[in-house]
Amino acid sequence: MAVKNQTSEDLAREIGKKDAFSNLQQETFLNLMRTHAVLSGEFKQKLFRPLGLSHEKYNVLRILAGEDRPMQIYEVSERMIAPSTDISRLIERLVESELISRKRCENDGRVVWVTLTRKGKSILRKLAKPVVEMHASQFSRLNQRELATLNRLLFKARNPAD
Amino acid sequence: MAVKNQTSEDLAREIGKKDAFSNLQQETFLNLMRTHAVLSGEFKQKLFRPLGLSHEKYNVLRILAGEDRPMQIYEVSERMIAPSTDISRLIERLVESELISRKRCENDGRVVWVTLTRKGKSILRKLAKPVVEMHASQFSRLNQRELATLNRLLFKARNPAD
DNA sequence: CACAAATATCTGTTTCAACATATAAATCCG
DNA sequence: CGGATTTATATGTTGAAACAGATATTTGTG
Repeated sequence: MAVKNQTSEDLAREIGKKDAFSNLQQETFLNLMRTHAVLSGEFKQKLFRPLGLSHEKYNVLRILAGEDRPMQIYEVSERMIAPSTDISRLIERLVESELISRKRCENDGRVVWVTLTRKGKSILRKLAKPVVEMHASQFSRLNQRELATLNRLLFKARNPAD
Repeated sequence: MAVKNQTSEDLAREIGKKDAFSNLQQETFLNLMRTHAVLSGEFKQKLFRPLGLSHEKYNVLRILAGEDRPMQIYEVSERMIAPSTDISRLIERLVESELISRKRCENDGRVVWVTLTRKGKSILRKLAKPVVEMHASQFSRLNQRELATLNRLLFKARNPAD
């Protein structure tokens, strides 16, 4: 900060501002971490765990349901909230619990197609309403306008380059 | 929703609104999860892992530094972003890497006091500036007003009862 | 066509998290 | 003061995450 002719008072004010700003940044960061923990924790405890699902497992099922077609493993991984470093074994566990099925591609031996099974679809149907209700409950204090703002600011925070 | 004398047009509009609202809630939720993953992931990769720290370990160190006094294990746990279910072993790992020290209380045999070691303080000092810079970089597109709004809305989302 | 590079998935290993449950000390209450 | 209760921490076990690196297949290049 190369500012000429700055009085020590200006400087002090400037430093104070910078501290306040950087404290606000830190506070917002911690707040984001905490809010994430609370909201995702509630989903995990109340909806997912009783069905033997993790957040990541649900995420995979939701992606497959959204596309409604067989997908390659890497496609699923790319769309996850946080791309899994352990996608193969995550898929393996879902196959074991019979929520998805796996089939090696005939034309390309590297590729594996995964598809929701009947059981997978069924568990998603069972979850659909509770999930919507949980969102409604968690965001009950935010009106449409506030939600839109929160959404926009979160997006902005996550895409500094834009 | 027991509304009398509602035309089918009203109803359709009402349902449409509800869907839009609940989609916005879902979108915001996913956005929150994703933003959390991106921001915390960057801290983990760039700052914590090179020093052999996890987010949770750093969290414990930060809490101890903030209080600047020996704390009981359960006190530390209570203040964590997400109270650890595995606090004993988390503490154990920090003791092993010599970042904190542990001392059983003489008056109350149940209690264990933990304190930052010189090494723990030193690692926090090393991290102080990079942490502030990381916040600044991550939130570079949000001005003070936007940060304050984000902060407020996150808090509101997390405290539905209030 | 052979061989390097790229792509897609899998595996080995270590560390960490989750959950239930256990231990151990202090406190409460009659 | 003695037994139930609460408080604070620890442990056993299982499952999942992290990271590195391996394998297998296809594609591109001369």
